[in-house]
Amino acid sequence: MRRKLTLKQIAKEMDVSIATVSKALRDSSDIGLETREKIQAFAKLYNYKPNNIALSLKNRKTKNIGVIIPEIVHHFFTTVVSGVERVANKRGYNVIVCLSDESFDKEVINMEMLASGSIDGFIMSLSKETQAKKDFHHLKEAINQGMPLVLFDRVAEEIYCDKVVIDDAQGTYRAVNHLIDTGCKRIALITTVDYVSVGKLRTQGYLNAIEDAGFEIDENLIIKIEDTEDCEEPIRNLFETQEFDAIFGVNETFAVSAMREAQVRGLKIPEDVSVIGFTDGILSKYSYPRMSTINQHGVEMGEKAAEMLIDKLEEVEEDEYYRTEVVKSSLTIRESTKKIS
Amino acid sequence: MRRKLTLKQIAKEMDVSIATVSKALRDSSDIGLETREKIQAFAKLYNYKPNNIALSLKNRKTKNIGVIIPEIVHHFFTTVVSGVERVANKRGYNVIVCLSDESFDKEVINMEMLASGSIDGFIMSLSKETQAKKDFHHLKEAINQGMPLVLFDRVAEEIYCDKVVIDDAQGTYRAVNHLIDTGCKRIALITTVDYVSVGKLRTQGYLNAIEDAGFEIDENLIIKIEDTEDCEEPIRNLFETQEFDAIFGVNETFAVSAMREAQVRGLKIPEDVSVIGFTDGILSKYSYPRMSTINQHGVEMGEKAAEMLIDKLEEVEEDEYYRTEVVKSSLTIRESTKKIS
DNA sequence: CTGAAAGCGCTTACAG
DNA sequence: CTGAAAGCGCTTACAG
Repeated sequence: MRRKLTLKQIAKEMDVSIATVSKALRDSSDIGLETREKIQAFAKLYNYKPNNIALSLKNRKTKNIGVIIPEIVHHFFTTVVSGVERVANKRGYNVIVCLSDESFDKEVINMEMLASGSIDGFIMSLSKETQAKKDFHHLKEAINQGMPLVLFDRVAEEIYCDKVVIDDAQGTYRAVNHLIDTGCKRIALITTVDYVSVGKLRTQGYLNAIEDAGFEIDENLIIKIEDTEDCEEPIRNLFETQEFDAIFGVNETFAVSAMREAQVRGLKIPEDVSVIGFTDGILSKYSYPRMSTINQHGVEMGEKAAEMLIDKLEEVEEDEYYRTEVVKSSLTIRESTKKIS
Repeated sequence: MRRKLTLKQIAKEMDVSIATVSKALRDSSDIGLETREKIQAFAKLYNYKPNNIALSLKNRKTKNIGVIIPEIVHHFFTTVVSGVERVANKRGYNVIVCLSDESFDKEVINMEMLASGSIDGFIMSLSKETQAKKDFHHLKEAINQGMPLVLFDRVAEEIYCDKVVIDDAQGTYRAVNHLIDTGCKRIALITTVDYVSVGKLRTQGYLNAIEDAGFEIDENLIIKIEDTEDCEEPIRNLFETQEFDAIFGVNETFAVSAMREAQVRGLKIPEDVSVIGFTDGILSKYSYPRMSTINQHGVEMGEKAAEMLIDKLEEVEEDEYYRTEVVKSSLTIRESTKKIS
């Protein structure tokens, strides 16, 4: 087992000083051409790679960016991560992904861990628990320490930082309108509890669309689900007790579970019930029939978040100006909704 | 913007030496109790956190483990990552996730980047391109430098290191047997090209099961797909040209695409065709009907890989002994296969 | 043209 | 009981 090569060893080997080696490798004109070339050849031969840790300590920057997401086993978040990766790698940054597991405590711990030297800035989406508690001291702390932060999707107004969100309310509004345009009259909504920021906004979009169409809002057609894992029961109950001809799900799981329940009951999609979901996921693409969706553009959100963060990291003069970028959702009409007649 | 607090600042503030502060904070009995308490109180008050980078440089270990996976937008890999996270966090390690995007070059670059100081060891699954090329110099290089490596799922015999795999051949064997037990006679196989290690093994399991049952192997029932994204066409072709009563898919996409094609053709699942897939994914759980699968236990694989890696990192004397852990797959019978009569 | 020195933030063996 | 010194691997302003 050969230890990693260091400048010191090269210096000794070639009988020059460490400083000379360092400069030669950065091709500084300080050093005589001959020496430079000799040293570079040697380094190449033995495959010298500078130690990142030492560089980080010296430069006070790590070229790492930290991403904290609530769950990795969740298609939307992974698309965002892959967007972040793409631009980060292009711009010379590494990505460190940590999971909060929807837990406030894990979110705090991970942030502290990363903040103490491992990264130059954060990209994150709040855990459910954090949104419920509305305790953001850890975020403010990071910002105070001069650690740039970009929040995406599940954001909080109380935090002053760059943000990337999608047009949750508008996107939903358009989707519900599409249902109405295809002749649906009674549209059920399966949504989350209100403290989840995106759930609340999507609910709002639904309400606006229904009202603007001149329909009445029927509270019985709206169900709010606490735990995504336990959505089957309330959905079954909705089918049992209510009459409707369309369903809007604020996320993929809700929408696809609704499709299944309809099929179990022998209902035809979209003839008997139309279904549309807010998602960018894989379930909708592979479902049968293929589900119409409002596309969340996770990759694009990730790319945008990474651009914003790296811009901030690299800008010369800090401005205290924060932007909120709104990514526009788009309707993907597949087979679970009717054609416009 | 307050910069992060350092030992130096505390030392100055309290008019003692840096060494004293350092020891006091580690609660060394070297330092007088009174001084110790005063310093600790001060540090706590100003929320001092040691700089990880400096610690890493000093200790020559980072307490980070690097995970390189081919794709993050792939449910199996994310379950593995979440297993790794779980035990890593428990044992005081951070996880850095990088993506190879199924590309050899990106795999090499990411490894080099991580290997130069950012992490103490690797957990990875090979990219398709790497498996096709059979070029493993980057892995050997890492091992040579004394960087422990655990390979999972897509492994290579040529590399001497710890490995975590699933019983691909056996699991498939059992699944195919299950199909046979439920009365299926002509079982089609949708698999990958042979250089993907797991695809090859699963194909082998299929062949063994068919032969052991005394059936004849019909090459026309076996299709090998190069690119997962483009599986629809060959699958359609299979349905058009061949007769069969069951399908085995070596991954979720293949299996679920087969289910869809069957449904489009008005075939009943499982009455007309049974379908089973090798996967641990989310598509099968939410498909309609729910798909029977061979469970890959990704979380468990991740946990095991992390345990092996951290054990190796923390063992006092290095032994040059490598283990291969085989995680046992399990059949999850849902609705896409018939009952045993 | 080359190298000694200081420093990034920390720890620890050693001297006093 | 406290602190100066050396060192982890690197860079850079400065002296020669």
